[in-house]
Amino acid sequence: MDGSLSLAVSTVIFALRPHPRTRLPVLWVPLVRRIRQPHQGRWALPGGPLGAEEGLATSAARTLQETTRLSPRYLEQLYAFGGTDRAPTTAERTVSVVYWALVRPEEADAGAVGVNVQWFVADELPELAFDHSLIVEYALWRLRNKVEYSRIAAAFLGESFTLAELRGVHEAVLQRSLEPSNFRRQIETSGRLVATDAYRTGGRHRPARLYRHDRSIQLSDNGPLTER
Amino acid sequence: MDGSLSLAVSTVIFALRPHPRTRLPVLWVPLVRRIRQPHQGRWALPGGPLGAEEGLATSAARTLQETTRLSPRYLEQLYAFGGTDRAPTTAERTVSVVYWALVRPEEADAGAVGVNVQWFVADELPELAFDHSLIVEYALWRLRNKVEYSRIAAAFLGESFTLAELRGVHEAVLQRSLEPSNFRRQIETSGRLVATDAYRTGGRHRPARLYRHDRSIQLSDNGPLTER
DNA sequence: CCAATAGTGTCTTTTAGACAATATCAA
DNA sequence: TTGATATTGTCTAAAAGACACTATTGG
Repeated sequence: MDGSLSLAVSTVIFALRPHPRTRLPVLWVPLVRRIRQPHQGRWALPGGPLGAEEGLATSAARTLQETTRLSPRYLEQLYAFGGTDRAPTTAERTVSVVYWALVRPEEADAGAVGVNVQWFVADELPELAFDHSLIVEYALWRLRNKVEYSRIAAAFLGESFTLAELRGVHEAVLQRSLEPSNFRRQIETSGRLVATDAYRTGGRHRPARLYRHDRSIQLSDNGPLTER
Repeated sequence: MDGSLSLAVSTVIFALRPHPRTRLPVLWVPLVRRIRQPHQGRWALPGGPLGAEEGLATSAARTLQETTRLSPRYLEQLYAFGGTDRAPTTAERTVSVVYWALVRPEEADAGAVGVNVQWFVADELPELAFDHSLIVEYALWRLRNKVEYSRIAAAFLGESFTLAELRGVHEAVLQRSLEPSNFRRQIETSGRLVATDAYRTGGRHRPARLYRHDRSIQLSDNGPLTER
């Protein structure tokens, strides 16, 4: 130990995609293969050292962009990890400020990313480098809590969407089915959605009304904090 | 700007004490007067650089001990602040990992602390150094949110307490009165309290049963995180 | 017409809030 | 006995969950 300390910013990036077997939508995360010691060959969260003139959230967004070619639809600080035992074999002490993000992976699909980047089903990860397994677990816990009382599910959808589509996001994140009529009532009484006069047609059934989110309401209430 | 980066750990320390005018219990925080530039003379959160061999929470607990001679009854990470504009006049860039803590100030009272430390009513602070006013505001928001759905209020009380005492803590934190019978029912159905067979006597009224918290339940559910 | 999903309405259970009524102590 | 707070109970309103029923489309 030489007492030197470095500060890194990493990001847990979530997207919804069909599960390879079940075809049902599930959460995925992109990971980066480590090409040097320690933990060479293992998968790790995308990230890197904080730029000298860069804010923490800016650094997370940059990493996200470099890793996935996407912009985050939602970005929030998760936690700062700074235990002295995070990388016991290395001389350098690293504190990591970790963010979590939601993206919409439509355009840029798995192929567009580099050879050392790969998307994984979030609930079926291999053992990751450092304490990154714990970090992803914690990010999943936060996401699943937060989707129940905030509007972050919107980050996975486009400008307008049907209630069934929104419900599908909730079901995929929470891993359980939700009663359509009760879900509708809950969303309606929350007052966070605005009905448009457009409909989604094409299915062999009654067309569904399209809704959009009330733009005057933040995706998430973080109190006095409004980073970026 | 020379690009160097330092990492500091600060702590927002909350205690309950009577308001100087109303005598009603309110939240107080200890602040430290800055004895050098920038912001010389202003009040700031206690804290300092992260020790080389020290975990983040350990550093926060040490600062708390040095500032108040107390041990935290509850300690949780608040947020990592790392904007590039936090101290524009200085050459050094500082990222602060901030914790918040609850203490019981019975023994060590205001007098015991150093000359450059002073306790303030949390809702009546002067303008603080750096972005510390925003930080305290955010910590207050977190505390007031969390007291409603967790057991952290227990950190302000002793081993056993009456429901009126517990309600008093909630009322002081939330700044509103709570209906005694409904508060009782809510606490009872939560199953987090255990009735003892002891009573608090001495008042000119019916003695109140003493309760204690179920030790098998954490003060706060932080999911997969169990720092320390 | 039928299959499928959208959307409405109803009933029950749970939870929160207001508040009346009774219990028990110290003075 | 009285004043004070503890404790129990009751009523109502709001929210959550289960589920029946009607509406509208494409085929």
